[in-house]
Amino acid sequence: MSARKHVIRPATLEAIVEAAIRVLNANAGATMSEIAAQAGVGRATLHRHFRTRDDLIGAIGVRCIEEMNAAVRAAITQGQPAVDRLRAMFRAVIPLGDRYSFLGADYTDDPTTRQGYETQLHWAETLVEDLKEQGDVARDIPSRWVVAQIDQLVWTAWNATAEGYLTADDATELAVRTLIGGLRKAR
Amino acid sequence: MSARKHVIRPATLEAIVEAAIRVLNANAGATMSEIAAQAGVGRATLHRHFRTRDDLIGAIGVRCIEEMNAAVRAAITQGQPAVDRLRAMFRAVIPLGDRYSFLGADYTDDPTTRQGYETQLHWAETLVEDLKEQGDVARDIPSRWVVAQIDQLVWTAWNATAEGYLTADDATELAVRTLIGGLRKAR
DNA sequence: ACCATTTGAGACATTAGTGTCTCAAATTAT
DNA sequence: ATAATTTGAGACACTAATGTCTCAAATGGT
Repeated sequence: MSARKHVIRPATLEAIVEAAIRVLNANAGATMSEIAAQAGVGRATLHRHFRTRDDLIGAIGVRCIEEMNAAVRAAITQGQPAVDRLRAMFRAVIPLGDRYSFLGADYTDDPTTRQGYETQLHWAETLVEDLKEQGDVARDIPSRWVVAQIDQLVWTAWNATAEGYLTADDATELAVRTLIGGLRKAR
Repeated sequence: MSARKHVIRPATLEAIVEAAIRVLNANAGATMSEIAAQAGVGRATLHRHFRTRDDLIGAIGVRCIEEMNAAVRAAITQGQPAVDRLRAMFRAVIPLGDRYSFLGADYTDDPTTRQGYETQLHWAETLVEDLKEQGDVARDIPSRWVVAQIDQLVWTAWNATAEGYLTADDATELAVRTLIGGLRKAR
């Protein structure tokens, strides 16, 4: 359709996207200039490949969601007990926290992002259903609550590692424990 | 010092602050015009009493923190078991969620707000210490993790009530249960 | 070494929001 | 009723960011 004149150079694209992720994580309201500067790229180049700011954020949203789904898919194996899948998910996702954290704030209306998010949500709901099946989660607790709790735990775990008072591994273990068993002293 | 010409009318102040809380909660980046419109007040009047946008947000931050601390103080009684204090805190704070939720995003650098926040944090740390003392929380779990968990639970509880799948009372109960005992099926 | 194409730098127009000001109208106190 | 004062509406200047454009320089493929 459109005879677009400029083909983006892989290195340029990589630099832009990585810089944008980095900068937007630090400050969700970051400016196009800041992103261009951090990418070591002219502002015009930025606009050449991502016409608008929304285009850029949309593209990053897609990339992050895909990255996240891929990490989870790679980490779990079919037929595993639900708790192990939960743990594997945490282990895969927590180290990626510093790339995604801005997605919550900068809510994307991009349909592809939204769809990727729906996929995650659906996956989580299935997991919760299995957890209930195996008695790891009580039946009388709304699944939405459980899913929300899992989301929040990822976020808290990321903060904990970012602030340095927990390693990613410890955070993973603590997340699983907190969700299933709570913080009560082992009896 | 400053012979300020205009004295704010109580009704005007109330309208502005309430509208600002409402609007900023819906959209943290809301414009001064939107706030003025929602308050049924001229944009100039807004600027007359809150010179800059930051002044307004700062004032609201102070107000919200104070409101929150007051609610908690009113809800707990000295000498109560720690778990009951935890429950009382949730019960007091969860219904107020819709007023505070924007404070997280719109990070305030205002010193008064920051101080109020420190107070909350300190209170929470004491509570966690007591919870550990009574065996409700295991000693080997970092207190910061517990405090973060409590924060997150307030947020999740607010969402749950906002989305309508839990009443404030049910959310309170579930928050306490989730924190202490986890989601596991009662044995 | 050459050619095609991308890139960087900067100029530019446009937009949106902020904060100031003025004056007529509304409100409040007396 | 009257005087004092706050308010609303709109005009205004200012700023910061977005998005477009052009052209010389750098880059990469052959």
